[in-house]
Amino acid sequence: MKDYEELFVALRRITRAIDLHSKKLQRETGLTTSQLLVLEAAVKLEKPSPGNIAKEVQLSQATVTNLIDRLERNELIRRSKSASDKRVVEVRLTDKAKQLMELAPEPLQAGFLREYRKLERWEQHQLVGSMQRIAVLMDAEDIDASPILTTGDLDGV
Amino acid sequence: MKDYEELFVALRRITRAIDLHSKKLQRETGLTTSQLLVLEAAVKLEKPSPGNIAKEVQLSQATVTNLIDRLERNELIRRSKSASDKRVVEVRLTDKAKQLMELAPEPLQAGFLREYRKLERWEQHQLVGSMQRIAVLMDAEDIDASPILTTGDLDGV
DNA sequence: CAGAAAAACTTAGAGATCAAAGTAATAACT
DNA sequence: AGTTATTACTTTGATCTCTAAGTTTTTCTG
Repeated sequence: MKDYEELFVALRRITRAIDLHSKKLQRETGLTTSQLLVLEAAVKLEKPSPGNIAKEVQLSQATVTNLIDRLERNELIRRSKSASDKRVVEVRLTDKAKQLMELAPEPLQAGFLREYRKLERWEQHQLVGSMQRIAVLMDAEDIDASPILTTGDLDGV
Repeated sequence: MKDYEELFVALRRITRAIDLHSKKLQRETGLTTSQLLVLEAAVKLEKPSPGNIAKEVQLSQATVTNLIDRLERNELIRRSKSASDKRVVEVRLTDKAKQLMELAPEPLQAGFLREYRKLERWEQHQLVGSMQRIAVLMDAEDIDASPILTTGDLDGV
């Protein structure tokens, strides 16, 4: 049993729970968690361009483009080129999107939120603190990392 | 600012870090984290069938089939039908896979592990405890959940 | 034993995600 | 002004993941 195994397993469970919730959200509202976050970011940001949204929601620009494509197909967002800088794309919510936002589906499980809110403040803080600590550790550079196999050894991928 | 926002953000960061590490692992060894887990499960389990592996690694059977497809294409795994029950598929690692496993790439970031191991025992326990607590809360039923919009309202998806 | 139900897998279809390569427009420098 | 570099975004191609709908084989039941 590796020393970090429990942690790893818990992380996988959480990741999966978030993913399953996203799919459920989609069945119920037509929006995935990521799409919802993009809409929220577009509302919140002064200049809601794909690039700024990507920074806000911490996803790659390519991913945000993809999400915006989908939202546009669904008529929740409209794209237009910025007048001042034609490289920049401006993103606007449609009325349909605004209506949808008012129903405010939560990006986390209702059951989870209910329980979480029952906790004492200090407990909530501890959970948040732990999560943030792990996030920081994970974001840290992989200084030691070095290739184990040259890709030629496997491949055909 | 929603009360759970910090938690949610930290979760997304962690999820993303894990995903990025998986992609890096793949560049360096040819295996993603999930593929590595499937191989480890196949070694560990008495009867390594897709179904048993799915239970072990906590993924849907369809996902495991997909992962096995890829591992098979890469000649890391071989499939065969069980003699006793022809519905069941048996999965065996090839020599190539065994070699690869000996190099034992870690499913978590080297940098993370290094730092994690520097922590005091009680700190590690606290982190694990927090994560497990969250995992449990998230797995809990979404009793209150009810459809917000009928899917007909959006769609074209 | 024949037909129905269940079990184990696979296939089909969809969305999320990324890196790397490509396109277009602006900025910078000579 | 003209060439080069940079920036903003999109495209391409690959994985992972799921649910729902098949297949095939086994088990159960009348």
